[in-house]
Order: sequence, then structure tokens, then C-alpha cells
Amino acid sequence: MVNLTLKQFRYFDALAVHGHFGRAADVSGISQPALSMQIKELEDSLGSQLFERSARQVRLTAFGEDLAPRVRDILRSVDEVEDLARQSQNTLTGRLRIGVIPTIAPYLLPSFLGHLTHTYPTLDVHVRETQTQTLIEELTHGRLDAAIVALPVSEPTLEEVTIFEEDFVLVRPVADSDAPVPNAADLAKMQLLLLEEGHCFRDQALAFCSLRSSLPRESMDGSSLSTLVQLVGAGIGVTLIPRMAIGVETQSANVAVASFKGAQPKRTIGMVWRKTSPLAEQYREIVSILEQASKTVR
Amino acid sequence: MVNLTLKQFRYFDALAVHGHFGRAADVSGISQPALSMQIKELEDSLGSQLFERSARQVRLTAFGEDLAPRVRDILRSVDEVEDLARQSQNTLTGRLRIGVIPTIAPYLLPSFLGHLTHTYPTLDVHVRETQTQTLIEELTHGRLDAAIVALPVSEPTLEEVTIFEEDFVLVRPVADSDAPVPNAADLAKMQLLLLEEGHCFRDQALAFCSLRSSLPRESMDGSSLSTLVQLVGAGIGVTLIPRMAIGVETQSANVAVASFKGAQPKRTIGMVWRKTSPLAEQYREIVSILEQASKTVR
DNA sequence: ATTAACCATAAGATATACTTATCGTTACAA
DNA sequence: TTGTAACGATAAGTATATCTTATGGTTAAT
Repeated sequence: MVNLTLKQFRYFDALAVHGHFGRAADVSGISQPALSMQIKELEDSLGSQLFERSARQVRLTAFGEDLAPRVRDILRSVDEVEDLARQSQNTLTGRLRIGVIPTIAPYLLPSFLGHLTHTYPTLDVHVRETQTQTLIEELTHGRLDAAIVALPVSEPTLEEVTIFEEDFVLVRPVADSDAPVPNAADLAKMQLLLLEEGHCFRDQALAFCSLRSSLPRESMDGSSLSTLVQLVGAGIGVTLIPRMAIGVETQSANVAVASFKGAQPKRTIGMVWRKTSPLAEQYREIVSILEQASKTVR
Repeated sequence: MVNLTLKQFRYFDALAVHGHFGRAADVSGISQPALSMQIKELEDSLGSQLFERSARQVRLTAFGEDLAPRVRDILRSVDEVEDLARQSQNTLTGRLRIGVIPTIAPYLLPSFLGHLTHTYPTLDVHVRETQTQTLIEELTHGRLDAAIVALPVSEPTLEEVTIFEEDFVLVRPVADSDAPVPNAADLAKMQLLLLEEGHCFRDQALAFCSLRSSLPRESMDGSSLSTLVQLVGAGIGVTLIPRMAIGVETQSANVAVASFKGAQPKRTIGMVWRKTSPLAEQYREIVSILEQASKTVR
């Protein structure tokens, strides 16, 4: 049995409606013999006649009448598929799984997600917050669509785009706030509190002090910037935080914030996605939304 | 935009399931390039990419994932259409509009409809009871599928098939039951009660007596055999009824039934349908059901 | 660095779908 | 009854789709 085709269904529907081969063919934009042949083909495929042809009328058989509503249903569903395609042509729809590192998420996400869901109301955003390494692994394996991390990532399969640059500020006890701001070399000799291993921000801070990340340090590592700032407030040491975190983290603690003189420690925040992703265009739009969002927290 | 095809949907579904062009092509019984091309065609038609191809994996895009269940729905509906066709291959299904003349309907239908719906449980039978002329008109115009009438009908567009032959019996008052049975010539001189104009049975009875149907007769015409028999019971005259009607009509009346001697008055009951109908085969089966049914009332 | 896996592309072959021209039947009118 | 118009089926040729095999290019693993 030859396969049924949507074309046959369309012709069948037209003929069922018009009851006239010539007119149905006209409406379908083909010649009458073409329609006759496709109807015949359909009838052969189904093994039953669909129309009864007499000199004056073309009538649906009982079976044809059974079929007609089903065929219309199918054609309508196909049209819906086309509509859906047209609709989601340029807008992001459906599920978007986005990863964010912990030293960005709490500061950037509130504003970002607001902008994002406003721009793409039909978007179903899933956020995953974990360290860069995990995000990249999940991204390359297709369990995430994009990630917001510190650049560079240097994965050959990933595309990376810069969102903004952000410098780090010193957080020290209020008591020390009148002391001169230490430079990188000074900092290396101070009690510098850092995030635990695996956070890129830890590496970036250490790099500023020209220290090796892998060296074992004192056990005062914290699991979040918030914890670190609280420790600083308790007079245990000093730390660095990204400028974006100032508002959220230093309000409630007894700490002072200071910018460094000269060469600034900083990081580049960007978004990455698989080079193979067909949504590159949309991701770039998301990047510009992120730029907007970042301005509200800087 | 080129048209979508069920073929593309089938390939899309296979690829969505297998996530691998080669295997999906195998399953679909085509070569891998053929599948690649159809998927590309589908993506072009819809204006959006459906799969993300990387070296190791073929993944549905968000849009593709939206699409997949819809496409499966459509394919399932198409399969249902095929099932429906297979199922109604040789059995009569759906609506059957059948006409019956009034001098057959009450006697034959009860048994016939029982057999019919037993044989074709999914058949939705509509019965129309009216005179031959109307039935034939409705039949030729497609408002009926078949009719049970007295033959011949002699409509060139209709096929007619005999079901059985049935003779007519005399109905007279019980008081006359000892008198000899009149012959056709005697009958012409008696007070013969008949159905009103338009009933073929009237014409057949008159033909037996060698009388012209169109001649105006006394106003004692009745609208149903039942009425005629009641009139006979009241001593107003005699009448003819088809043998099939004896059981139903003569039980409750004070009448006697007698068969004619020699040449029997009779009629041929048959079924007719449009020669163009594709259901001729099934109608012949119905005829044999009617033969069965008629035996139970003869 | 080589190989294997895998999807895309190219070129040619085959199958499908369409066109125009024409036939055969039916219904209606002269 | 005969001619005629309407209409669907059929035939023959052409265009278009679709498939095949062969091959290319990219990626990831040995």
C-alpha cells in the first residue's frame, strides 16, 4: 500500500467541500486530471472508494463521510504546526536552560530575569547555579543551552561573547578603613579570605596577587562571598569581591570597601553557548539584555 | 514556502527518537543523505532549525521539542485513518439510508433490521417509509442509499435485484368464507377496496383484475392495508393483501383469507440502488439478509 | 597523527506529480 | 431522437521530487 500524503488529504478535503472535480482542482491550483488521479490514488491506498461519481454529482460515500472530519482535523493540526513555526521565527520560545556562576548569580539575576521574561513572555527559563567547570561540562553535553561565566573559557566547541568587565574591590574591617589601600604585593602578605577551590573568582583574586591557585592555603576558605564578608566584618581578615556584589553583601556587615590604586583587578563576564546552536542570534540578543541588566547593579 | 509532507514528519519523528541520522535513516528504510535532505527541507519550510548537529550528538532544539509531540499526534491520526480504512474494508459501516414502501415495511422490517444490525453492528440505519415514486426520486438524488420496492422500477440509473416473489391473497368477511374463491373477472365486479393513488400495490391489484389504475373509482380507498382489512371486517367489501401481511393484519379483524386458484396475483420485491454506488457488493449481501428475513414472515 | 564516526554535499537515476489533449458517458434541449 | 454541453477518466509527455551511491569535511578518540 502506497503511503498517504497530506497533498491527497488537501485534495480530498477540497473535493468533499465542492463536490465537483473541476472546481476542487481550481481551488487547489491544479488541473482536473491531477486531482482525479490523486483522489484515485488515495482511494486505492485506503482500499475503499471515497466518492461516488455520477454524471451530475460527486458525493461522499459513507466511508468518505467518516473520513472527512478526521482529515480536516489533521490538516488543521498541520496548519497549527506552520503557525507555530511562523510565530517562533524570531522570538525565543520554549525552554531556555541557562547556567550562571555563583559569584554572578545573586547580583545579576534578579534584574536580568526581569528584563528577559519581559522581552520573551513565552520563555520558560531554567537557571542552574554552579561552578564554571560544571556549567561548561553540562553545556557541551547539551544539558544547558547557555551559561554566564567569567571569560575566557577557551573551549573550542563553545562560542564566547563578552557582556561587561568588572573590577574587584577590597573589603576590610571598618577599623582599617583609614589605612592606605594595599597593593597587590601587600595583599599577598595579608590574611586574604577566599572562596573554596573550584570557584574561578578565587583564581582570579589569587592571580592579582601573583599567587598560585593550587597552593594549599589556610583553612579559612568560605563557600560564598557573603560568608567571606561576614568573616571580614568579624575582623578575621580581608577579601576581594566583584564590584557588582557591593550593594548586596556589604550593607549588613561591619566592613569598609576600597578600590585599588593603579592596575585594577578585574574579570570579564560573558555568555557562552555551543557553536552548533542554531539560536546564536537570539543568544546575542540575550547578551544585550544582560548588558542592560548589568548597568542597574554597577 | 514549500509544503510540509507526512514523509518529512515521519523522518523527523524517527530522528527525534534516535538522535542519529544514520540509524533514523535505517529505521525509515532510506539512505542517510535522503534523510538529511528531508530534514533540511522541513527546517527550511518551517524557517527554524529543528535539530542541533554537533559531532557527537543530534539534539532537538527547543522549537523541535515543541514540534515533536504535535508531529506524533498527526502521525497517529493518520495511522488511525489507515486503521479505519482497513477496518471498513469489507464491512458496511457508517450511515445507511434505506427506503421501504409502506406495503412492505411493517411486515419485513422488524425481522430484517434485527438481522442487519446483527451482521453489521457499526451500521447506523436510517429507514424512510414512503411510496415508490418518492423513494426513487430521493434515491437518484443521493438522499437515500438503497430502497426496497416492488420491481420493476425501470430507472436506467438504478440497479435492481430481486429479493423474493410474493403473491396476493383475498381478504373477505368471515360470513363469505364458504363462498367459492372469485377469479380475476369476478373480482372486477365486486366492491374491491384499495389503497389510495400512488401506492404501487394498488396498481398491481388493479392489473390483476385487468382494470386501469387511472380510472376514477369509488371513494372507499384506504390509506393503509390495516384500514382496508378493518373495512372488510365491517362487511364493506373485499380486498387483496400481500401474503406477508396476513399475520399482522388479519388477526384482529373478522375476516377470512383465501388464496386464488390458477394464475396467482403477485409482486416481485427487490432492492434498488444507484448503479454508480461503490457499495454494490455490500448491497447484494443485504439482499441475501433480506431473503433470510423474508422467510420468517412467509 | 591517524583513524573512525558522522553529517553534508554532489551527481546521476528513478519515481512521482503535473500538464494538455482527448475520450466516453450522461443529462438536457431542440 | 439527435445534438450538445458538462464532466470525470484516461493517455502521453514533461517537470519536479526524491532517492541512491560516492565523496567531502569536521570532530573526537586512539
